[in-house]
Amino acid sequence: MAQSKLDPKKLEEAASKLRAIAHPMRIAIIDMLEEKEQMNVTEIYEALKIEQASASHHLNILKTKGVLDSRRSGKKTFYYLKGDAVSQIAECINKCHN
Amino acid sequence: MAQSKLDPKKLEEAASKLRAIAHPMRIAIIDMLEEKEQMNVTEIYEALKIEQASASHHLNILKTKGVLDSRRSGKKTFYYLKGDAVSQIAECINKCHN
DNA sequence: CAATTATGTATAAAATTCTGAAATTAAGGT
DNA sequence: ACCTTAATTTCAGAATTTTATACATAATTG
Repeated sequence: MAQSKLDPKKLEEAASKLRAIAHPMRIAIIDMLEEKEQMNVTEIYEALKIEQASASHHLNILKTKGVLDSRRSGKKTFYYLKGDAVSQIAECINKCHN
Repeated sequence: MAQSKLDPKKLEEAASKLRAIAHPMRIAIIDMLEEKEQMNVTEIYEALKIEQASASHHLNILKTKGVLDSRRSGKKTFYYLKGDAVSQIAECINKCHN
């Protein structure tokens, strides 16, 4: 028999990734980081008027999914877009969405 | 300000599509249809040993998401893969999954 | 210790899945 | 035409899982 074109594991990962990004707050975070290059957690949660813990959660999700990366500088942690992850996702969406 | 690369609506649709496909039973259905060209509902639920209504439900989801299409012939409804939807999704996954 | 960030937990809200019953559609026999 | 049967769809519900949010607490750095 022919093996499937669809690897369940990869599929699950990709779905999980898109699902994670498809959230208003997380899109807002990504949008800000397209303009400001990098921001620390305080800047982010103040700009979005959300709880600090909430921002930290969202950031962690985006980092786990490979969209963001972080760098610590003293007490602050700066988050920034990782490579061309966003562009790749944009391409992915265009491929998927007929 | 620069507009976002990520259209929330499209993103949601793509996520929803991948999420829909990323289900063991639905992957199994797609895999069967890669080999058998077309199958009716009875063939499918018997092959997968699931309830008939459950199969119908999964088939409807896949059809709604644009992966399958159906054609009625007498009492039976045959389902088949729609165009190159599966190939496109496979590409999409490769783009997304770093 | 103060500032910043991360993590844990609990509760609520939303989405999925499965099942069984009822409704729809089509074909065949009388 | 009528009745029956087969195939499929659709609906309603309950059970499970996932996700979001808020609050509290922990950890790290200076």
